[in-house]
Amino acid sequence: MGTPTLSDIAKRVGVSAAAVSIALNKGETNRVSAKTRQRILKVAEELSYSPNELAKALAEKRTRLVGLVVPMRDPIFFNLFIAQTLSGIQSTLMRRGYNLLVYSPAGKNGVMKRDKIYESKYTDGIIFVNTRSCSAATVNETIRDLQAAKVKFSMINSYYGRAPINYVGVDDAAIASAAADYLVAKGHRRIAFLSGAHTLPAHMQLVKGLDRGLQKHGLTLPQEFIGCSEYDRDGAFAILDRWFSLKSHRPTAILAADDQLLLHLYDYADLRKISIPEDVSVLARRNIGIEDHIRPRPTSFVIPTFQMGQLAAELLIDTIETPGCEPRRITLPFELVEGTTA
Amino acid sequence: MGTPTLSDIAKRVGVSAAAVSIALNKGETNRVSAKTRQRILKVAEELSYSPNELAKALAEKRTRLVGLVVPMRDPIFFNLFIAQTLSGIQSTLMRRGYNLLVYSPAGKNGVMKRDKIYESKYTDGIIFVNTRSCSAATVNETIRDLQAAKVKFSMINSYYGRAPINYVGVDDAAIASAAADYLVAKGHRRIAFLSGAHTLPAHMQLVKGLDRGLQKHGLTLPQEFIGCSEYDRDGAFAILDRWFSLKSHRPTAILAADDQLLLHLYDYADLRKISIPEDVSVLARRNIGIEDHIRPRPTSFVIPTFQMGQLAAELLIDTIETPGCEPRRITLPFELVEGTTA
DNA sequence: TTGAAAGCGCTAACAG
DNA sequence: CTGTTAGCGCTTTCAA
Repeated sequence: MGTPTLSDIAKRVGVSAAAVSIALNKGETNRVSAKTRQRILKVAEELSYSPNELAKALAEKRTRLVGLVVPMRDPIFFNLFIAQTLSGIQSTLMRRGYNLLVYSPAGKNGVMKRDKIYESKYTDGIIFVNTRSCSAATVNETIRDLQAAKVKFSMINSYYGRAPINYVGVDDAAIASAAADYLVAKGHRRIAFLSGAHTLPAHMQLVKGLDRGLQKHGLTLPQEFIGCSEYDRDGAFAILDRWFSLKSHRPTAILAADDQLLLHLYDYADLRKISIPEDVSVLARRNIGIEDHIRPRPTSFVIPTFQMGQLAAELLIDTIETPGCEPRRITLPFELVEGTTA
Repeated sequence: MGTPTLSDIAKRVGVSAAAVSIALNKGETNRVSAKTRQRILKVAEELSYSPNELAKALAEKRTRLVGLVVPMRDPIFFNLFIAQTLSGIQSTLMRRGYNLLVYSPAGKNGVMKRDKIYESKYTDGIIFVNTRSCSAATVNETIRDLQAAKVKFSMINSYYGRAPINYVGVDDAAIASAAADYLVAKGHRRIAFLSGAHTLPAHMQLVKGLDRGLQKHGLTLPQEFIGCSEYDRDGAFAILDRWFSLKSHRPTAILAADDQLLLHLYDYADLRKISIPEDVSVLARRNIGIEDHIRPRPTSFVIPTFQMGQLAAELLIDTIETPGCEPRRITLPFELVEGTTA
């Protein structure tokens, strides 16, 4: 015989499985006579019974599992941004008694067949983390799919649409605008933007915000000062070479769209013997790195990724547990962390 | 009505649910007449049916889920070592069609009630990652619990016992011994060991290996040259202060037991204006950091954490899928990566 | 060959 | 108040 079940206990005691279930789960409620209860508990102990959570979940229609979908080609845990978000999610799940089911992107060519994921009923809901492989179009598609599948979900990052969904993000336009204010106040007039890919919602917001911020001060963001590296190191170097070849017309300050771009920029400066901030000022939009051992310490607008994960999980679980709960949208504030680069 | 089920389709078509199940899952086998099959497929499509994985798992007694247990107080994803291990696990799971269930440590005071986890039948097996909160005693206890609960599992790190289990790790004694060889060859005679906690299996192996390695060259590892910081920055600084106060008797080389200790050592050197390797040589046992932007580049024995995760998952899935599969133990080789610190 | 009945282990809704 | 019957949605057996 395999692991003991409720009815194994029931037989031994001479009652029905249901009675055992009640005695074991419903605590001290007087649903089962005290003596029956005692005998059940005793036998359960003897057999070292432990419930089959799967059967439980099927009967209760509730798994206490939250699914995680992160569209990425590479293993997701390498990415510090995601790691921090996951930590936040995890901390909330822990507190509220849920576990995390990390869906592996299935299918060939790195693109996953997400429909199955949404619809497979292992989880009570899904947290969807948009990454740099998500364009505005795919984000909308994702939302449509999730809603069509009637899956409860909350989304992190990169959604600037108007659909009423659970969402946690930052206002990238505001970040870039603040960056413009900051740099202009420091006397910069030629400011460039080193970014990843022009299809990214974050990129578009940042450009918008930076442009508006500069205009406020009577400046402009010329097209040639927007550089998209496609997250390729050589791509970033090519852009920087172009900018620095402008001699006296080169940018005096660069805004880096994220951590990776910042590192590429540092590498470039290292290679070309460019000093920061003597030769060029650098301002970064980045997330909190626990082990911030990069030098020079970057002046940055920091995105609270840990908190984003926490809140996304809270929103989702509220939706799961509270019947008529309305979806909520949270825009988190960013923080200026002064370093030595601007 | 909620999401469509097998019997919804069955009713519409006028057959039994079982027939639908067969038609949908068993492909072209001639279990269902071709025309019935066509009608079933058509209706399933219309209702945009998708199977309830939970019910499926209950019936099949198999979830294609692998559980992950990492005993840690802090959120696990912050830790680069764990992140890399997870990435490795994830890559194997992806390839073999499994998903990852990350168990949140439950219970108060950070210590979790693991029995429930092992026995809850959500997963087909468990990967247990030992961390620096695991002593030799708790590791043994873990193994005992897992075996008692008849849970299939594989373990990563820190097990130096003899029980036949799925295990992936490195030979820490060999690493320390190689470190001794390396440093002695460079002319060092006073070598100190900066470690975390003396209860850790890894610590004990490293001390053993270092000691033997030094003895081979007619040297010794004096007790006062073994420093345990308890992973506390101040603790590490105190140890280093003590060593450096020895003046001409101070160590000329330090072996750091892991990444964090290395960083504390770097911070200390920074603070006290000590140059590496001019004033003291440094050798580290560490894992592959994807973003290795720390300077100076450390001379290190590198542990292949990604691969450890991959292999642990392979072992587990083999055990799950192959009935009489014997447990296997894998000791991975480490690699010397030359930096500028020794 | 094709279909329906009998569970997987549990809990929510019932009847005594 | 106490304890049982009737499913949750699926698959594997077994009878036709």
